[in-house]
Amino acid sequence: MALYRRLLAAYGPQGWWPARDGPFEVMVGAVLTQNTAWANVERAIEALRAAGALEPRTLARMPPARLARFLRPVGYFNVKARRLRAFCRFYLEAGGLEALRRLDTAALRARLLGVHGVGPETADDILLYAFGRPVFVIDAYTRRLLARQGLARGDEPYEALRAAFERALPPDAGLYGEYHALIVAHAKARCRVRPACEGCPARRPCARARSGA
DNA sequence: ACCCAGGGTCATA
DNA sequence: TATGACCATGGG
Repeated sequence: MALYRRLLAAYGPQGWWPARDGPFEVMVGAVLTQNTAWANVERAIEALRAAGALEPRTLARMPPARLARFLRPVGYFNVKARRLRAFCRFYLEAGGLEALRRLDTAALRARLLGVHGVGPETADDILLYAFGRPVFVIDAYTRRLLARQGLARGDEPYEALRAAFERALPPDAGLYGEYHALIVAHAKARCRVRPACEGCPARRPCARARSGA
């Protein structure tokens, strides 16, 4: 909680997840942002929106080659076209948003993990930001931050780290959502060293950190 | 010319 | 269970 307060003080509320059209758009973004800069995801989502295709029935029916054209800016477009199609088919077959909302968090998580292309992080993005469930998202930035802060090694299994956060924090989806967003904001921030670079956000410690300044 | 990005799947040992 | 190859565009 001390770490959370420091990040909040440094970067301010992040207001994640950025989406204009509700939960389904969050889910689409969660699949498309896999190992991909968010700015590129926005382009693809805007292209889909402009074409009136940001909707499960349309996406599920769209030929993969055509969907891949929309997804070009996100990279891995052939892979992600298949994943997005698989997700939309699951979404429709499951009965849509209202039906999914009725599932408890554990059951919903299991269903999401069963979809091709949805791994633990993507599933938890969806649970947290689309369904408002108190599930803590672990990503590469979280691992790096924990390692730099000396709070963990960073290479622990996904579930172990998720459990650790959820044990240490009250089950508050608003808190988890801000926390994860703040960790990402910190990772993207420039390293402004004051007085030392203990928690240097850069992927590789910056020059000041290496020289021990 | 690198390196990285709000990961996951699949084959191999 | 634990690596490694693979996917591919756009910005620094």
